[in-house]
Amino acid sequence: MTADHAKPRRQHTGRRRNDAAREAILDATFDVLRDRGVDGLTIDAIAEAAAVGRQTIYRWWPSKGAVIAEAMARRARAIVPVRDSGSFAGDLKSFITDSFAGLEDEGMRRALRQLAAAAQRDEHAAQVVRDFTAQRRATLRALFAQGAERGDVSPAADLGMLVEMAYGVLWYRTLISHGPLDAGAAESLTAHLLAAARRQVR
Amino acid sequence: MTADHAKPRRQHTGRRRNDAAREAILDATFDVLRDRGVDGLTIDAIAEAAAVGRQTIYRWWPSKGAVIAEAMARRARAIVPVRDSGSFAGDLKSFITDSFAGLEDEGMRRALRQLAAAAQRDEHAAQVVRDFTAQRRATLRALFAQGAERGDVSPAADLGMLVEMAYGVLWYRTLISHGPLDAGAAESLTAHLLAAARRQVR
Amino acid sequence: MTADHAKPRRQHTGRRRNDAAREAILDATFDVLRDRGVDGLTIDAIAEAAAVGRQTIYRWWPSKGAVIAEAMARRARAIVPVRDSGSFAGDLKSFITDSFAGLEDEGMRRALRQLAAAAQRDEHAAQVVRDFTAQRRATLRALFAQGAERGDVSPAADLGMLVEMAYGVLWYRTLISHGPLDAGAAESLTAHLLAAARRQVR
Amino acid sequence: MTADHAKPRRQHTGRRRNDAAREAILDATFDVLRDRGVDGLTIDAIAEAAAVGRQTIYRWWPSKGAVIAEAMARRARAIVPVRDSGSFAGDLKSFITDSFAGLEDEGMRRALRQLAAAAQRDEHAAQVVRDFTAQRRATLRALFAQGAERGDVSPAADLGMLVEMAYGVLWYRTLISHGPLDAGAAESLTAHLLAAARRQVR
DNA sequence: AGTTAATCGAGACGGTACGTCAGGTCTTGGC
DNA sequence: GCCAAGACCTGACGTACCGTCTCGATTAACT
Repeated sequence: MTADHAKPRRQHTGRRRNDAAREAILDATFDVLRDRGVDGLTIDAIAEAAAVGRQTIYRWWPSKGAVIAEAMARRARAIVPVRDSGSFAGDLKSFITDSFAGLEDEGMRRALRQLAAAAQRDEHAAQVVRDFTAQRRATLRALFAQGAERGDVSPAADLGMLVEMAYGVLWYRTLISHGPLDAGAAESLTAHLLAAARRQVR
Repeated sequence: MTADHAKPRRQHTGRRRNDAAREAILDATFDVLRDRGVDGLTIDAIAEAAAVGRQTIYRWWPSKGAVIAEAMARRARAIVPVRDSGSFAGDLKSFITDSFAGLEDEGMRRALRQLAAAAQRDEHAAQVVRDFTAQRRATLRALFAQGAERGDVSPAADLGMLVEMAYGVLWYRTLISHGPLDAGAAESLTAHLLAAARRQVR
Repeated sequence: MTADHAKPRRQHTGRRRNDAAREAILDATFDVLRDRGVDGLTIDAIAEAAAVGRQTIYRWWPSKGAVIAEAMARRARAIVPVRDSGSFAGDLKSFITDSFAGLEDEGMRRALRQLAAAAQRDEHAAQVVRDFTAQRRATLRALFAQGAERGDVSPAADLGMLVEMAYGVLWYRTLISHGPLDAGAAESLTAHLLAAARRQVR
Repeated sequence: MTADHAKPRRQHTGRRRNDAAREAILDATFDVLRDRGVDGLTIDAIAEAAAVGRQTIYRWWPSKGAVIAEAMARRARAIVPVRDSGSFAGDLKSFITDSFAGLEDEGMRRALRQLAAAAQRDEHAAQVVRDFTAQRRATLRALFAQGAERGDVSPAADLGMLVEMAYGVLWYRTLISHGPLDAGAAESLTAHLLAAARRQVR
């Protein structure tokens, strides 16, 4: 007698979608991604970690990349708000420092790398990455625009370029150079961005 | 009789390594990568496109990523030399414009994206990417150092950060935002970098 | 507006078992079995053809084989009565001819083959087959016993064996050799059975 | 260190088909069929029992039924030779007794039932069953023809029917009635067949 | 000149993951 | 309580690639 009856971990919801299963899948995806990397991220592994049938994953997501993307987007939600420190320099520094801080965990960086990799081959993941990063860029761009109103950013400055110089460093260090994203890096980047914004050369 | 015997496209080299086969593999890898993306890039596909046995690939490269990396490095060789225009601003602009120009072909960008994706999961590809980009950074850093000697770059400037701001934009636009890498973008980036380098704010 | 709302083909019976649903299931089972063979005979297919929920099938039958068996038994009911022609030879010939005639439809033969196949793997179907064939054997055996009383069957004859020689041919031709089960075959079999019954050798 | 290197159970044959693998698959199929029945006979189970990759099975057989059929045919080979006892009655009795004896093992009967079931749904298995049984029928028919020459079988007898009466009993008892196939049954069947063959009634 | 040795194209092999399909269980909401 | 509907977990299916192995051929280097 194996006394295996203590199994109903999750409530069945009958003919309606089980949202608990959905969340379990997304959580499991993130966990597997962080702990085992992308090679260990098989649909089977997700299904097993989420205690879910494989079909349940295929029923709701069109591809593995879509699951990864949604799992990641779920974690990145509500991070890096714009803070009002009274000065443009302060606001920018806070924003960049906070953005970097969100990646201080190696697991998070690893997951982000996998997401970027997935986006190169999976259209669904690519869409999520596109939307997510566009929204982040818009936020930072608004901050620069605010700086322009205050006179801290030259009217001749290319705000889009400034934004991509900032996020470029963040992603480049995450994906390519594996350079640090600590407070010092944030400070240095902020200083150079301020200089770049202030005076447009020629 | 099917007269199919007119097949020996490539000379057999006996017990010595057949360099023609090696090149066929690298060419085929790049072609498949560009034309079919990373999902179509199977060892079988490379072998078939190169008219080569699979074992011949495994004999000379430790992993698929290594093949991709070498195929890519082969194409990127000898691009973006440092030109001496007489002024730091001119040199920087040339460097960045040339760097961007190397990616004006969509096929090249696609291949680069696949390389970056491969580097996230394949140690051999990662190593090649690491080495290649480190070398590029060193080149650009030397250019900034030369600018510092001329007084165009502030002694307080963080040269490493400036370098990554430049390459960050290049990779960010390639991998994430898919923004343009044309002459206008190069000019804007150059201008902002010059400003960032010239005056270190606090 | 697709005007698809005109769907209630069948009356809902509320909390009492809906016998119309039961019959729809059995009919659908037989139809699917005959038309699409056993590979097309999925529970889903039956449910869809009967316009019934899957659960309704599982509520009333323990297995697919049980449904098949009941669907078949329903069709085979009240066939092949014993006729009294006045002579044993005439009675036997009628019985065999009628038995064969019940299988002149290819759909019926196909369904019977599927039933036999189901009985090899499903205990419920096996039970139905066992009961049904035992009843048929008993009927034929009674006919032989009657022949023994009349002196047309030797007292030394093995009635059980004679019965299985008859049904053996019927099933063997249905399942294995696909030989004809027409009037000529019935006549030949009858003649040989009469000879076999009349004189027990040694 | 797991010392797992003692693995090469079977010799690799390179680019040529490995006949040892083929035989291992057929053996494993028969074993699984006999031991676990048809529900346990999955391709995975065969592959695992044969220590073979699933693809190796799919490479050489078009369907599961084809594997079953070949595995069975392999076992049934060279059984039931025609023996020359000097008399037709003796030869027939030997043949039937030997045929029955080949099924005295319950595992063999079970496997045969599964083969018959497979033949109802799989064209490849059906073909093998058709060929195999046709060959057996031809052998027995030749025996009856020889009896006709000796005068033990009436010229008016329907040899084909006699053959199917014999094999009908064998298969009917195996598939349907599960009656005994022992020496007594063989003797009874032989006696009735002799009577049926000797005198054609009417 | 004959032998040895390494490469090559080819393709079978033991595996792993894929995405699909069917089975049998469960719950909802309507009747 | 019965019913249609459909989500759920499970597990087999057949396919695609992986990386390894062996073959027979070809040629270069060594005897």
